[in-house]
Amino acid sequence: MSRVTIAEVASAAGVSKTAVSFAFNSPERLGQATLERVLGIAQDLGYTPHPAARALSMRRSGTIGVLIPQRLSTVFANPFLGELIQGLGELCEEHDLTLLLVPPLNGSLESAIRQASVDGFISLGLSPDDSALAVLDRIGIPTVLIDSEGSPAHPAVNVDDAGGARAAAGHLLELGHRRLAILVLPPARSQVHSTPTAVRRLAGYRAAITEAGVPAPHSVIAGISVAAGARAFDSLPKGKHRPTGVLAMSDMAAIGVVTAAQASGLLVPDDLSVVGFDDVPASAWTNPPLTTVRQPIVEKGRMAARLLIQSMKGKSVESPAPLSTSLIVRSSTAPVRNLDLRINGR
Amino acid sequence: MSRVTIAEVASAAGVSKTAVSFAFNSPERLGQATLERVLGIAQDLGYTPHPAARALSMRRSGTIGVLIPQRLSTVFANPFLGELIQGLGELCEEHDLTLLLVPPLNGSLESAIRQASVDGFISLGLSPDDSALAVLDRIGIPTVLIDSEGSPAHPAVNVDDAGGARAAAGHLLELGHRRLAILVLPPARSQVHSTPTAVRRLAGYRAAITEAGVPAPHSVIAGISVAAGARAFDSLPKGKHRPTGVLAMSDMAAIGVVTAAQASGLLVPDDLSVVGFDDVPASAWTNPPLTTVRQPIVEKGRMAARLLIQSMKGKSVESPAPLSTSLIVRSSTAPVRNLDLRINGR
DNA sequence: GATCGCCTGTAAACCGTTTTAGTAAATCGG
DNA sequence: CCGATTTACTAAAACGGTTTACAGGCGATC
Repeated sequence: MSRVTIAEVASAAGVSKTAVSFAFNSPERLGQATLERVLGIAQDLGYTPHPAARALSMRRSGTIGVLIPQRLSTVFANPFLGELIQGLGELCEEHDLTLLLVPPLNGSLESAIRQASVDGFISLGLSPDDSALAVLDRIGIPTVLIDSEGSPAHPAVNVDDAGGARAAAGHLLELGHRRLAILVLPPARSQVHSTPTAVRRLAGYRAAITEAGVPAPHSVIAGISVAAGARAFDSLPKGKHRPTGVLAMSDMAAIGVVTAAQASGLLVPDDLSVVGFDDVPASAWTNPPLTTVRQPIVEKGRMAARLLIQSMKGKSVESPAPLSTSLIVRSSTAPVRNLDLRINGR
Repeated sequence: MSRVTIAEVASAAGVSKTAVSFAFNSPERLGQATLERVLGIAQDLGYTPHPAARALSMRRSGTIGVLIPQRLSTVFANPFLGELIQGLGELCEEHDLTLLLVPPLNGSLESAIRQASVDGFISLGLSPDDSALAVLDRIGIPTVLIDSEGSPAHPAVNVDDAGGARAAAGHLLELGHRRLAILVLPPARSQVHSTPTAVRRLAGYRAAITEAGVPAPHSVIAGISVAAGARAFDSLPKGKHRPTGVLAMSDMAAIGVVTAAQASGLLVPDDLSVVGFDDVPASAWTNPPLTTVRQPIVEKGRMAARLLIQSMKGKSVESPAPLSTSLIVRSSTAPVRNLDLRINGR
């Protein structure tokens, strides 16, 4: 019942364990005849090296870990992670690596890190003072950060969040919107801080708005799910003071706002303009198609994986320049209506 | 630079390796004083047990593998997998397990299986004669199949694909459609066979159609991506013989058909009815919202994980009854237009 | 004919844990 | 006060591979 070991193969073939190991890993070190015999017997017995034993002995497991700061069921509700994995996956498959998803185990990301047998980590959205980072350092395992703050110790892959956010806010302002709402991301793990990404996007929104000399926007906290976006819409002021434009921090939240607004009888974009963030594929098919800030998610994944693999080879790598973002104008935004302009006192 | 081992902690604390191991795994076997001293020193030194060594010794790795029959970049283009992982993730987090994604490595799923250090496998869409299954048996590792054919050896979690497909086809037929097209899934890995799921869905479509005494549908092969759906639409007959209803095998393909049709000037559902399969969340927001066959993807993941965990505990488990599917009628389907009815000769 | 090097193959050490079997001292019941 | 438990801890054997260091045989070289 238990699995067949290298020793059994060796004795069945009348050779040493070393010979069997060579047969698989350095065939050229064995004579033609023995090589074939050993391989044949291994095949017959159904021998397969034990992965953990191999990992222990070779000091490499052939897998890289993806550190996920939240529960899988919440994080995969956003297509973002799926896109990212596409990018990571390309490089992994190229280098014969598998991908381990590491979410917090009974609330603790640190303990999950310790349990994971990986050659390197890619961590998502960790704030630079997260204690999980300290654990990573101490173990001394190569790590690449995504959507975080680069440090001399760890390279980080980022996009121009602030620039994208500025462009989004600027777009609404150009369309004449003056009463804006921002959907702020809730703090992620460490109950104190928001993720670096959220901070940068918020800063971009705020900068564009204050530079334009427009009243401070209404902020409401919303998660990254459609349902959270819908709830956020419901908590927005109604009536004559209602916002005419909404800046979301994810496409999912934006879609939630759109559907909730439509359900309440508003027309998008005629009565309400909404702009998302990320440009996940789905945002092109929604009704109406979503105006959003595009970030190259798949490329982000590729780049992070590439950096990590470099780092695992012992090369030292630095944080690359932030990838550029761009505003994709579709149909969820429109010039503010005259009625609103008049109410606004212009 | 290299990581600190249990032996170093032991000698620093003036105890044996066993004592250190006990401190972490069976604290009650140590005296109060030594326990605290050992723990303190371990903390200071930043000691963390080596996961591979632990896995080797304990014969359990604390991770379950998800066997993915295609490249990550193609498989994650469909939200299906993300949904499934939400379900798997719930159970995994509950039982302190991590999730290893195992795609084919340089084309071979078998070699990927051998490399993976896991306590159990969940395999997606494998046909029952796939050679990967033989490898799994030989290793003797608990395995649960999803979207496959159950066998005495391995429990399988399935949904009522045929019933769902029948309902979808029946819906179009009731609406008066007579010229139908089916988007057939391409064979997955083994170049010969289609996946069991595809076979069952196709059978359901065909059965409903032939029972209705309607001309055989036009079949065209299409992958599960939006782009593949769009290409499939382009290859459909045009003009007076064009189909008025399309049955897709995934929501993504259906969305591709819809967008391509709209781009070519057709109205959906007025000129063309389209029905999808899966009911991924996005299909509720598309323009128009998609009529589709709902399958409980998250629940499927939960159930598979639950079964696998049972099986890993040594209990024997059987294939549960297929989960039920249901037709969700939204706005991508409508009665066939009079014009078409007349052309059709009724 | 001795020396050298290459070709095959082996024994033993090593990777870093857990676990089994056991020991010495302390505690206990009678 | 003595034998039997209990308590607190340890040495050594797994776990299942890879790798290092070495050995014997054999042909080529000088």
